Amino acid sequence: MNEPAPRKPLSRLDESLLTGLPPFSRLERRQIRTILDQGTVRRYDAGIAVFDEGAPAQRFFMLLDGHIRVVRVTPTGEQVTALHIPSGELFGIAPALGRDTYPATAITASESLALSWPVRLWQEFVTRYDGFATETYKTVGKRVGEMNTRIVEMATQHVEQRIANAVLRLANQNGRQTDEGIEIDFPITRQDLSELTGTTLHTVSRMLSAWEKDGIVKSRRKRIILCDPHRLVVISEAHPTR
Amino acid sequence: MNEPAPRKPLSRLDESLLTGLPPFSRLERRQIRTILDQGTVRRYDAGIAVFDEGAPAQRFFMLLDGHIRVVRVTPTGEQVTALHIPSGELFGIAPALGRDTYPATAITASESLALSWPVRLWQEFVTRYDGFATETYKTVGKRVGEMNTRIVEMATQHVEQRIANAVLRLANQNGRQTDEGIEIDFPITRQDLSELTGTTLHTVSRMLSAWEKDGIVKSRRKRIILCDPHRLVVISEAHPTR
DNA sequence: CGGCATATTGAAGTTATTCAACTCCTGTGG
DNA sequence: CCACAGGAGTTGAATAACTTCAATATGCCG
Repeated sequence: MNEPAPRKPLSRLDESLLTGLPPFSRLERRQIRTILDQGTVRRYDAGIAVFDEGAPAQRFFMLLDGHIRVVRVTPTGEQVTALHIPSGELFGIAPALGRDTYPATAITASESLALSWPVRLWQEFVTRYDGFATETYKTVGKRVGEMNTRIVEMATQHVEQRIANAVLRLANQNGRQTDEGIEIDFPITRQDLSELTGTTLHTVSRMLSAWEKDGIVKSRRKRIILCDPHRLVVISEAHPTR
Repeated sequence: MNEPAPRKPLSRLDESLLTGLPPFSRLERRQIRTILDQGTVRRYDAGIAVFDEGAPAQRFFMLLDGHIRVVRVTPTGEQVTALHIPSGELFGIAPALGRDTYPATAITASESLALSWPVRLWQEFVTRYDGFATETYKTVGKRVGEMNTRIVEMATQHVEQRIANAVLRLANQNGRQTDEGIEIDFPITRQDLSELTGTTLHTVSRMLSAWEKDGIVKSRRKRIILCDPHRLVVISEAHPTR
């Protein structure tokens, strides 16, 4: 290594970027170097579509920093959020699902940084790099599990419980401890939460107001702080009728 | 071939059983023979759990005949159907998702016949048999798509539309043309439909009654016949508020 | 400081659930 | 072959959970 920097326009990425991440954790420094050199890094503003549902899957991605919402849009234009992706995970991995188009739209929830490779390298990564296939299928499995959970929630729980669950999950995945409580560390609107729980922004707003009155959360515009997670858990489990 | 039948207690399976099925379609007769000989066939009565959520994934399955409901049970005991699996597909493929327990329970919706193999053969199948990996990941991809669709439906559509969609999907996957219309060719109760759509058997019953009054469907106990699929499609698309 | 996205909240309206009572099949065993 | 038990389905009435409508308030960024 240490060739006098080639065509790459961006400053060369450090190998440590990928070293700790599951799909690459079993690889040697030299292999990671190769992988990095084959990919492209790009920064995205908040609220930008990284790729669109139905578009030909030309690249697959690793989210280095930021947050992604995986969204589907209905024929009538409403959005439904299927998943949230935290940094350090692969996304847009259509090839792992035997697809040649993206099954959903990926939108940045905050300013983000992602590394991507052309799909033709997928097969190579899978065969050449030990653990890559295993780990990516674990990711797929985890997401299938999450989707399953959401289906069950939507089918059996009341709106209040679904919102509680969504908030708890976001805080778990992306929480940051502050002196007031655990803050969800990316901007999230009432609208976003409603798209995540299959309800309206009005209902979400009412819930958050009620919770705030009870001292369970605090919320400013686009920010939610969890003061009393335990009581939220209680709410999320409470009396699931049916 | 034509060896004088070995240890197998069951009559030997014919290679043609698997020949046409995607995960095995690119294989030679001899390879299919080997695969068959490594597996076990079993018949299941209707309403039997083939495996349970959370149990160690010891085997993976190919459904040769019948129908499977993939179900999750909530802490309070309600069931939610996540997927329906028609014959000719793999199921219980936890290893493909990097899991060592089953993520959901598989229940036979009708009398069924399934072939199964111990999970330790999974890796072997993937590496040794051309197209097996590709095709199974396509299956996974298809199921992820279905789950996605269900999430969107549950989040945005009214109960009537969800039931209409569920009925249409079942009829498409498992319909049989009769002189009265398309019949869903396995027994399905109001309860089943409610678990599939996240509603109550009461509401489903009312819907089917109303539709029957309008000549859209006919239904006997555990049987549904679609007389006018087109009008059901119209219902399923109608005015999705929100 | 203006303008726009975000958020709040009451009141009215709907949809679907819950409760409850009852009917209709279908298979089983006397 | 008939009775009957239990699963499956139906349907009205009351109620609850959310949504919709509408009006107003509150940051926030340029």
